[in-house]
Amino acid sequence: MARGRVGIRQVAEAAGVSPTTVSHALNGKGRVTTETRERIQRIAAELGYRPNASARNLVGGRTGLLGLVVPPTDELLFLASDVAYFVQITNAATNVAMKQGYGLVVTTVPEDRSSPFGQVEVDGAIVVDPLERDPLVLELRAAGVPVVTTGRVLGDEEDGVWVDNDHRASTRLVLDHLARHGSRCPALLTNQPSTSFAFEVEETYAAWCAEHAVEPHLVHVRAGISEDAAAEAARRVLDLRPTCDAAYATLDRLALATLHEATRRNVAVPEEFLIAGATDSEAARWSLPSLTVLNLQPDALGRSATEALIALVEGREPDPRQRTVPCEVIARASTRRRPAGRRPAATAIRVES
Amino acid sequence: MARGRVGIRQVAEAAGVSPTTVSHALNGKGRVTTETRERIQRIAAELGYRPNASARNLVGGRTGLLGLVVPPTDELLFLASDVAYFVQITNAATNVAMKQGYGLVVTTVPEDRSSPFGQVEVDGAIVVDPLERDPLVLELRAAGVPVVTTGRVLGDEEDGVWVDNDHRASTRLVLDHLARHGSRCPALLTNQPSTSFAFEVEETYAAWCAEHAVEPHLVHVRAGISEDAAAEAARRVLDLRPTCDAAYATLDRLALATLHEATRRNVAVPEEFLIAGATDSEAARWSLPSLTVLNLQPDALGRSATEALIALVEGREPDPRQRTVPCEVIARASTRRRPAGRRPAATAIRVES
DNA sequence: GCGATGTGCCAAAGCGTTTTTCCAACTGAT
DNA sequence: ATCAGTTGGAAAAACGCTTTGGCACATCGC
Repeated sequence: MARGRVGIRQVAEAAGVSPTTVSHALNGKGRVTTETRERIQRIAAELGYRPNASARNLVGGRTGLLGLVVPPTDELLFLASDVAYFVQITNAATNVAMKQGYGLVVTTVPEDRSSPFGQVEVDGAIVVDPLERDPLVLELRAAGVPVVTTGRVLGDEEDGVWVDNDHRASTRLVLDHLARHGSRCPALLTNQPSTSFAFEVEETYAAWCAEHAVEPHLVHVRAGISEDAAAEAARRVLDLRPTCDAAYATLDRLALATLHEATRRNVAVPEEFLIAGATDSEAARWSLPSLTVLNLQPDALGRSATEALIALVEGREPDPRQRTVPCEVIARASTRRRPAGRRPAATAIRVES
Repeated sequence: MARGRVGIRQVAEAAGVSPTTVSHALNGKGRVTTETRERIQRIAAELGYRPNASARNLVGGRTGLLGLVVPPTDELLFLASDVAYFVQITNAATNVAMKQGYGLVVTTVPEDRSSPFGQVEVDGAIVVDPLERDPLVLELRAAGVPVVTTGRVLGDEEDGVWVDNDHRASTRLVLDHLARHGSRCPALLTNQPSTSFAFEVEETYAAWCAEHAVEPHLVHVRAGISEDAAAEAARRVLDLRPTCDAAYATLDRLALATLHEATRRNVAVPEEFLIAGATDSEAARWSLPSLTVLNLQPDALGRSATEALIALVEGREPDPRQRTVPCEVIARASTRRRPAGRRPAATAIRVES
């Protein structure tokens, strides 16, 4: 500790009492007269006393820190800052944690899949979009760290605590929306089904196609949702024309890349091709045509997950242990088919980058 | 500590040595034979020993945590997740911190301007866009917490450590760019000059206008850069037509709002009005027309700031104590004036939201 | 063979809090 | 006046680790 740092000891000395009494006075714990209590508080404030967190944590056995682990995207960037979904979860979590007096440490899974928190020790962790039998989740649990996941851990026997969307229902929402707006055969553009989200979307897509007697067309973006990978996947999706007349992309960046590629190819959206994405973002709102998206409510996910984790950390039972956050389709121009014949002469605009 | 938790003591017992030796063996400190060292390491691993961070920090006097304080935007959201600038700084900082074994706790300044870190104690803090004589910065310094700022603290006597752009030069970059693309009288749309950034931009704008013998037109967005406030400011900017024929908006959200308002009014961008923003974002790339921006390199700012802070925390002298990060104008469609006569018949598109 | 120098390990003293236990001084009832 | 009960406060024991100082023993030079 830096020299001159004022601790509980210095306060005690200045107040002419014992450290015990100072501790009691400041924490409202023991039996101290209000008079002494206030005097001590005043002196502590005057001296600029700030309790040492480490010492407090040592005896308390807690650190006041929560961890949030987001999946890595590409190697360069810690997390694609543009993946608004993660950003919104993170923000919501930070917000809730702050309000409850916790600090939130955001990290990503290191390449070597070692413990993500380095030196720091967290009281609990939120794992975003865990993998199947996620080793990190298992490791944290084994270490006795309470874990909440956003999205479920596939193949997990335990009654884990999670928050998630009902991806089966919401996938149908999107596909039905596309069908209602004239799509006969929508393609699905998604990442490798390593998470419960991707898995359920694919499964539901297949089921929906079977029910509607259309052939499923699935495009997987290659791992590491970089901009290049997205562009490449977008090309493959548009190559499915004219068999497919729409695409549902499970990440707004994929949807935007598809939109971009359509523009490049002079494929009119929404006239000739419908595009829907997930989840909402500023870029989706500002693109032209603006992008229809499934809002996964990352804000609610982040908030609920953090609340559940804090309950867990404080020894309470989260209520409920599993929470499903509703989704909604935000219909925008990219699926809003106009009456035929009124198509704007927009070619000049569409061809410019 | 949970019962059964294996500590240094348990490892020592299992290895038949003293706790001291275990500590030395695991930290590579004292004099221990490689044979014993390895044996202890093996046993520690077998037992699943994980050092208690609080205890370690208590004696070490450090927590391994860095704080990052971003300005509050509106009350609801912890930080406008859409302000890509902050997100990118945060990401870069997280990344650097992680790599160096630190945890980064991101917070915002609480409304009551109390200490932002609640229970948790940080070894150092980065304050993003500090205010004039920022009380938070002063308070942190007074508490002996090393501080690095992104942007300078106006009215600060101390030789503080900061990273910043050269806003005087870069503002000229943008204004010259607008002039080169035909603007006679660009307006400036910015927030209240509470930060060094806003202050210098305004100052430079005034100087530039004087040099070019044009009347300056300044629009301030009201505090709390919400979407409503941005829209309202955008209306005021466009009301300046036809006197003004361009706008430089110092936040991409403001630029986008202006673009949106122009679209609503059927003002063609860039034909009738040029718009440039700062800083770059996915939304700026995807808008139509795509938005010319000044890239402030928030990534570099976040990275440099964190590196400097870590140096400070570890008792080294940051080199340099003040770092200026270069900017560049990314020219896109919103300022790219096409040859007259080839204006696309884009009205049908511009009127749709 | 004797001091000098290394070597491998350990005991003990903190680090700054909280918590438990205990004590002395009152208070009020008998 | 005595006893039980209460009250305000303090002493001391953790919490789990690092660090300092020192103790044996081995090695070496002369």
